[in-house]
Amino acid sequence: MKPDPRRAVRPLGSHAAAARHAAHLRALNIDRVLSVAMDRPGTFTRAELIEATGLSAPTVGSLSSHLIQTGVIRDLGTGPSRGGRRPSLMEFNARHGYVAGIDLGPTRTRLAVADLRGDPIAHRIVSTPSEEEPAQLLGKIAAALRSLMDEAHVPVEGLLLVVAGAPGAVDIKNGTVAFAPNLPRWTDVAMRLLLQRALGGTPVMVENDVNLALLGEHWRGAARGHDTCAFIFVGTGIGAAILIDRELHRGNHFMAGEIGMMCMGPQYIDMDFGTRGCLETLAGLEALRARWPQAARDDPAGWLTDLIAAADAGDPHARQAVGETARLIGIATANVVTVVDPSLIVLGGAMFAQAGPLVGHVRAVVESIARTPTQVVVSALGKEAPLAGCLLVAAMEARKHLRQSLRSAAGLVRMVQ
Amino acid sequence: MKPDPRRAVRPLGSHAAAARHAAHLRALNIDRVLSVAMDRPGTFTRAELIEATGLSAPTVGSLSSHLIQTGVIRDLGTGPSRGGRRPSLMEFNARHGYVAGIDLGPTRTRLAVADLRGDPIAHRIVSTPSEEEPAQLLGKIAAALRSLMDEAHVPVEGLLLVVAGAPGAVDIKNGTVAFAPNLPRWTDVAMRLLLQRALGGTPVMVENDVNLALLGEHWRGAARGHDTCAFIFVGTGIGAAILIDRELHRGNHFMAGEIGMMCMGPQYIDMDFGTRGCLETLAGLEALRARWPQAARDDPAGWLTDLIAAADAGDPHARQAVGETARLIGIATANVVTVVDPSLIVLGGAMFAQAGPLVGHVRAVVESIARTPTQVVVSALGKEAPLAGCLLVAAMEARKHLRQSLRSAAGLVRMVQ
DNA sequence: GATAATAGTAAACCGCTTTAATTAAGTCTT
DNA sequence: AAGACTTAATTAAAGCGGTTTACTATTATC
Repeated sequence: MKPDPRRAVRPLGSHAAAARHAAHLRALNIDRVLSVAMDRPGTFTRAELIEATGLSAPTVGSLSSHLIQTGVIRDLGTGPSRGGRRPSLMEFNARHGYVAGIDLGPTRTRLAVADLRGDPIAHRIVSTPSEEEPAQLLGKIAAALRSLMDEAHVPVEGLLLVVAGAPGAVDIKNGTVAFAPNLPRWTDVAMRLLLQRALGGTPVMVENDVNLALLGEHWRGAARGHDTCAFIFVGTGIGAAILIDRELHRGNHFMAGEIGMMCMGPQYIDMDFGTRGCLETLAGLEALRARWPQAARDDPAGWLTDLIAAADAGDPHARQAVGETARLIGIATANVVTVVDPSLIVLGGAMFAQAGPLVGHVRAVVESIARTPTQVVVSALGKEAPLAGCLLVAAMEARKHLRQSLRSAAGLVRMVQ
Repeated sequence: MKPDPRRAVRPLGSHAAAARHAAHLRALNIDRVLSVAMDRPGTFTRAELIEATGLSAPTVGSLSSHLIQTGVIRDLGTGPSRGGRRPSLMEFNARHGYVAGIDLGPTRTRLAVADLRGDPIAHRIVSTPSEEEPAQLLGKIAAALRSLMDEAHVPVEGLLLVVAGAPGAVDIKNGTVAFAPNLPRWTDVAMRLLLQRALGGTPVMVENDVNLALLGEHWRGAARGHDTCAFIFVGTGIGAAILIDRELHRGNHFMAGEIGMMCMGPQYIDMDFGTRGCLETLAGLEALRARWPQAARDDPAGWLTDLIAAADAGDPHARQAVGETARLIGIATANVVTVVDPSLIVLGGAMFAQAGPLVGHVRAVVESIARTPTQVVVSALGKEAPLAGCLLVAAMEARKHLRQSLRSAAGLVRMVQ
């Protein structure tokens, strides 16, 4: 382990094994500059970097030229003067790499390619019938993503990361889908492995789709500025996602927020719980449909709209069906509010997509129970929320990785020369 | 804002405004060494610091002498040889400062003084009848703390921080007790301000006592190693504390975990909720007592023991009272498990202090509902848990503050000389 | 057009850490 | 018991990187 004192003299300016901790300082500063640069929506100057980072002008100058050389930052020439020498404008090169998002759904899957800001470049919807084998579906999705990138002239080798969302219990550590209630074939599927293989080795991350929807809403939707909030998804299944201090809370077994299994009262506990007594079976879409006898006569897609219309018109049966459902969802929501105390609850999923009045019911129930002034709003991004979350996570992770690789490659690139 | 170039020549070796960012590097390393030193339970050598911090020998040497000079680290002379020159032993000086903890209770208040490891030096219990004015009580507590320190020969000026726990809603930002269900006089009490004044200016932090109990259990009790877990407190009131990744989760209005207000089913929602329909009124100590007609005849302290004994003996009334209570607590616990997905639940409070069998009931209910294998155990520290949490928080915060002050005072202290 | 303000670069300096060499004080082997 | 080897800690020299200071370039303002 001892270094051989007789080893070859280190060449002047050699990068390897340079003073480790002075280099660490430089790495920190590269990170600082890059963070500022990436978060700026538009162009910026060296002077602005000095202001924002607190570093001195020569340091910022040196780091800027280094980062321009690597291509992460682009030089845009001189800008308008503000009463003196004209500044040279720079911009974070959001196309220094690309990311993709995949929102796997029970019948349709949404794809998108985006730049490093997360801004979508192209998107597409492919049909993914749940009868097909997961491996086949993932192959189909990968092929669609490739053709999408081709059409958008995004180079394959530029794809840095793909984030995929799946409904159900996702083990983000192993990248597997443990089980998905509405996708019976998706049990213990190594989604990350299969996708990564089908994509020729591109890194893949897998996450629960409700979690991604919440991140999407927090980024560009109804939850902007709410750093501790929750998303309550009600469709055929019921689930919640929880954001705490801007971080997803997933729980010890990746089961945090799986409120479909919540017990709604002592009277339900002796039933065969899980098939009859839990929230999902009492207040999911199927349960609501069962409360509305006319549903069977209508088409499978439009019954909810009809039910809501009937309730609005004053039909007592419809009103009761909606009221009972909203009451249960409201209690569950209030329980989340009581335990987590978020500043906002976002309601989403098919139950709320067309059913505006339901939101009001739920809000009223929450307000009558909870002791905190928690806002209850409906999703702003709707079906696009999980995909937006995919792109956000992908862009953020890719940027983090980029910063790390630039830090460790902190060369000596002396100014000019 | 521009520095005057003609300003007086800076004296050689002046600390102020030295090269800012090289000094920052030193500050980081001081922090690193101190963190290692503080976390070592016993003595350590320079060689061990080199190993643990990854820094070079000269750096560790320089930092060690500096820290010994300041007194945070003590030199213990040479230790036993391990086949070469004998190392010089050092030790974190846990008495470089002191902290105190105060666990305010409805009838009794626990006090303790501890060193910077959080190890108690002396403790005491003072009676604090809830009829008295908060300001008076706090004065009494402060006086008791002073006399306790006096007896233990702890210098007053060495007291760095006091952490106090209170039952009820505590605003840790402002250091106020918004309200405490069992302490009617404690509404909007500026506890931090009053205590700090009564103690002559010593910094004070205030925190909810259930939160502190959870931290105590995580530190030295039943929750050791469980970085995401919860404490469910059941006494006259009911409340929960939530730990997520070793950090307390307090919520947006400091109301996270206030499950006393949890709604236990749709049938309760139309009652005047809060006084009849919520968990606390259905399953708190008072509710259990009401379910047991014989309670009135017994003494106010021992009825719970008698009730449990009767239930154990097979008394059907007693069994039903216990069963109904445990079922409700179990559902609430399961709701917490569902939402948070912790690895462990700790049950504490008067309800479980003498009532071992109740824990089994609750565990069974949780297991029948929750879909995750979450352990349910009883508190290991009992009534001492909040005080332990006080001392932990106080010691940790004091150490953090100490590290910061030593970092910013990173002098030039050249070795020897 | 002189002046002041803004933007950026070059050179000197300085603190901190590292590597390398040295001192110190033992244990182990033959 | 003498020499060889280990382990611990200090001293010396060298280099890296950031800041300060000084200087150049460019342009709006008076």
